[in-house]
Amino acid sequence: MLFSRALIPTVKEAPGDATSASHVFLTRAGYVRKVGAGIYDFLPLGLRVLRKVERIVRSEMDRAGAQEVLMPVLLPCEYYKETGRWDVYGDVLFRLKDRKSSDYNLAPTHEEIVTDIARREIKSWRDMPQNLYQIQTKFRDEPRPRGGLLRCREFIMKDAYSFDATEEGAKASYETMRQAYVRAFDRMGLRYRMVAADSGAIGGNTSAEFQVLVDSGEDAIVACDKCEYAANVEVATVRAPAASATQAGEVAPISRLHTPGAGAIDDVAAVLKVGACDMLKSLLYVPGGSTDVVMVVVRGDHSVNEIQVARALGVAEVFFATEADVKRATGAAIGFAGPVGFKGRILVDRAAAAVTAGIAGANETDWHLGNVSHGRDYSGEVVDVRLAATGDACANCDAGTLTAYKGIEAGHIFILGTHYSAKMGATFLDEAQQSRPVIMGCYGIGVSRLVATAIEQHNDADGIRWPMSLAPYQVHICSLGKDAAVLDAAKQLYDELWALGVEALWDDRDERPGVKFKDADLIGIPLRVTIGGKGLAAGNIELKPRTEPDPKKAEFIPVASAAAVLAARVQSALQVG
RNA sequence: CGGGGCGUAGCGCAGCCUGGUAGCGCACCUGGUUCGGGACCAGGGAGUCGGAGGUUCAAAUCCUCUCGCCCCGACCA
Repeated sequence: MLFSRALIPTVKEAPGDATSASHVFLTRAGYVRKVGAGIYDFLPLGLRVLRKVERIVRSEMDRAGAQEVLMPVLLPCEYYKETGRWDVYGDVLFRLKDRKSSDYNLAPTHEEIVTDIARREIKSWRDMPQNLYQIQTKFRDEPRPRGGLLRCREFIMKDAYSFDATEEGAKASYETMRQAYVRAFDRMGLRYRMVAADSGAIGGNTSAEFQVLVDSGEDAIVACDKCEYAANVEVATVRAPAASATQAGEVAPISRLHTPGAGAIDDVAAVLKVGACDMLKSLLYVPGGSTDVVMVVVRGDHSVNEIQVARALGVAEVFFATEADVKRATGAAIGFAGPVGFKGRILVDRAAAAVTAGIAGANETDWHLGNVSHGRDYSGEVVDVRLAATGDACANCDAGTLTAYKGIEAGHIFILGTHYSAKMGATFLDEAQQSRPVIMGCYGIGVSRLVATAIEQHNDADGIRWPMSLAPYQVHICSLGKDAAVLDAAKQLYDELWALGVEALWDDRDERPGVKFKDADLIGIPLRVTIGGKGLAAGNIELKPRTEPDPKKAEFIPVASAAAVLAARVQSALQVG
């Protein structure tokens, strides 16, 4: 492509509302433009990258034996009503009516539709396994779109669905997809981690997320330094603390401590001159569908994992108690709740239960209690309900320690079981002529999100630094000046590169060198070739990888062999493992 | 949905408090000088001040309503 004829509207200033690196650079480098909240145009460069992601994902799905299909985006309401998601999805579902006033929705995902295909076409155990996938636009009216392409209301997703006759078959399908995901993410040149994840309200028993490791990520994960254990903190468990050597009976009796105005853990710790780990943090939650408050006690330096609390209580979700709830339940201001004397259900984290002389709220404003011990001074169900953090002991092995990372969820694989097939009557006859629901799995990759995610991981102050496999073009030629010899050499290299199958962008504009270099860095094509009068007189062109931080450091390559050298560089950069 | 903030030229912003000719930088157009890390000079085009209503002799500015957008929380690819 000739830059002079391309629509690559680079700008110096980012839109004021852009906060993430990917949003800033995608906009500044002319890859995308915002149309509305969470709605974007893909301009030529942006679409080329999107297509690169799609191509990798598609080839790995095909290699894994999945078959591409295309399901509709516009769905009659009956399908979502059939599974109850017409109501469950709530405001996230885009709804509309046709001219006859019938209800429709735009597809946020396609379990219902693919299950409909299965119930019509899969009749026998002999028809399975099957795996159908599509790469297509999804619509979700997100409560809060953000981060440019990171969270959109209209986005591109690859969704695959497996159908098996047996549990073992479903596990095999899941494993096949896991391997395909590993290959795809490797090919995209991303640093990522597959982690154990929450399956959400859908219920499945097995689920893993592919988290791209980025400091700006919204998700928190922990990984063990000794074994393969890695998990989203939502589901991460930690090794149970060793039993305390001190017996409760040896602890001094409860003492009353005056802590005027000090409710927050840090404040109390400062007033009493103790560490947060000697304190008991008591938080109140209201289980979904209930009005009773439940107290959750964790060690002062720990945080409550609300998903684990909900699980321990056997409900779908829990809500943080309101200030009014807290006052009603404890008779004290916020910050002075404690388990001693609390009338209601209490969940105690294992680490908090191991504290033998803790400091807890007294359920009386401005007062705390000292020497509080679980079992002696209060009772409560001992469970694992705290968020794992850096330094915690791994529950999966004896020696490991967990480290926390931030990530962006770019893929999620589930075994769904019979959740949808049972509801929708997708059954088959097994070898014993028994009618049974098919066992499903579902597998998503955020294709458009990956465009932004890759940038979050690969950028510097000047712009994007694409991995070769995702770059919109592979080589960026900057010809300097209007000298005929320079232009001829650039033209020839450009033609040779395309003849060798290398995707080249030639900046043939009549612009000053600085402008071209700045735009090249911003756009982020991995290999930049500079052709100028001086170098050319010596028979050389200059090659600088985008990852080279020193702007003056370039490699000189004889003009005659330039195309071959570049083609070889591109090829080697595309090799994975 | 709770909390906070913003809508003024294509982009980034000032002006609003204290009503009175709508401004700056970038981008764009013309001419000239420049040309290896976002050049300079001269000239020029471009704005229903988000929308509706109100107060006023007079509204970007004050009041009411409304729409849109962004940020912090609960959700997800």
